[in-house]
Amino acid sequence: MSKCDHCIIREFSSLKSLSKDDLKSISKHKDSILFKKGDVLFSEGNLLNGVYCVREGICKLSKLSANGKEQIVRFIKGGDMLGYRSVLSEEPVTLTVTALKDMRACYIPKSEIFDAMKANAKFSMDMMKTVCHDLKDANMAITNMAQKSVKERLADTLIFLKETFGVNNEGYLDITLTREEFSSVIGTATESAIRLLSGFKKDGLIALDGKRVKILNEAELLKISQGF
Amino acid sequence: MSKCDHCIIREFSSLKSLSKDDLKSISKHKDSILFKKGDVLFSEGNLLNGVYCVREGICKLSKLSANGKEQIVRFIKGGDMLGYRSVLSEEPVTLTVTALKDMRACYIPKSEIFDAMKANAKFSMDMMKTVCHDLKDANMAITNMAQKSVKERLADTLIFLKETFGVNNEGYLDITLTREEFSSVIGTATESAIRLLSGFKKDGLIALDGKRVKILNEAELLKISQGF
DNA sequence: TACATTATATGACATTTATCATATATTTTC
DNA sequence: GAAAATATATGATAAATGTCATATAATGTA
Repeated sequence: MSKCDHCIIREFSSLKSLSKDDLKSISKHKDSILFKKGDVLFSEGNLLNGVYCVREGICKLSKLSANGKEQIVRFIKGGDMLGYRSVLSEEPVTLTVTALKDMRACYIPKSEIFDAMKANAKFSMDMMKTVCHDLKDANMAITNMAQKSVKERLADTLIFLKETFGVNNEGYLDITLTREEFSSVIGTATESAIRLLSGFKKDGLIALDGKRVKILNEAELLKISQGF
Repeated sequence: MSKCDHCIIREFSSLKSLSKDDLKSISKHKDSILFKKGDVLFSEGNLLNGVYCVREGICKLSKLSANGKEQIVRFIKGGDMLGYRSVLSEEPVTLTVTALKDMRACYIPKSEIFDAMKANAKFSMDMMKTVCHDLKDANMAITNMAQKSVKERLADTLIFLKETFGVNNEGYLDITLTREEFSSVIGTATESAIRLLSGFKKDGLIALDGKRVKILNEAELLKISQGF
């Protein structure tokens, strides 16, 4: 019995296009791997021989800029695939992936991916769509980065984090970031991120408890993110 | 005799993986189309039924931000394909494409692309690599936008324009942009772009003649773009 | 526990960048 | 070719953001 058969994650990723037989073949080759918060799954320059299918957890994808500062480019959560850009284009990885929560992921060797793509046109197209979708998001990110102020980008990011990772039963964001990571997402100095978060708190838009953030007035944050 | 057979552009794009027969089939369906400088090839929201294979000319890909300002996301030149993201992901276009020079392009209906992808795994992989490459560039652009100053980004852009589009026999960049377009590439106010260009001129890094720009000291510009 | 280390917070100030005003140059249009 | 429209240029000033210094809080570690 194929292990992948029952993996709920399959529903969310390109893998959904694979037939039972395809999955059987893949599942022979993989086991779920655990990563602890802070672990680096792979880093810039590495050569990848497969992709990770993330079942649980959250990680950040970041780039080191020339001046040595980390730039967080995007986040990945359960249901997403990791490393496919490098595998598909057969180039070294250009991003560093670090777990922000404990993670469970399955490793799928690249031969399996290529075989599945050759055999299954639908899977191939789904992979293509995934890349295209990421490219669209990246173009949007360039525009936001270029045209929004730091404050607008922070408001934007807070809403994005809520929509993407949700909140716990107390209403706090399910993802926690250090102030430095916040600054790295929005592209600003750490002190600026701290100041702006404090400002949002003073204005009653968010509540802060250590690294935990609760959004109190999403409507107002949305307005801010749109430049009002 | 297939028209595509002899198109030199084929060597530079994903189309190079297509066989003579594939090309024959495609070339039946297309003719080279002319666009004049300033023409809009397609804009945000349009549904595309094919891609353009650019033979000659340069165009800009831009996005309108919430506040109505144009953001130039990238440039396209002879040998590049246009609109493939939209076609491959079967979603509306998210960028507006405007000719910066007179252009000649061939239109390839999407059915042709899909057929070729099904029939030719190599072509399919090449298309995939094209998207992956663009995604890598976009990630780099996000990092630059987030971490470099406006001055650094301008220096960066000037070098990029020289490398990508080359110079004419007088040494001026082969692409001319308005000051507003410069500001739209680097993400700043038009006045700031003007001031910085004037500054570079005063420092002997570039020469300006109307919209024409000549790079005089590329080494120094490179240093500036890297934060020195 | 106590110490060391790192993260957060905030003030003071410098620098960068945007905005507004205005002048001149260039291009377009008739 | 002249008038109108647009693009470029530059000064003055305001606003945003970064940097440095320092204090406190939180976290890790022997």
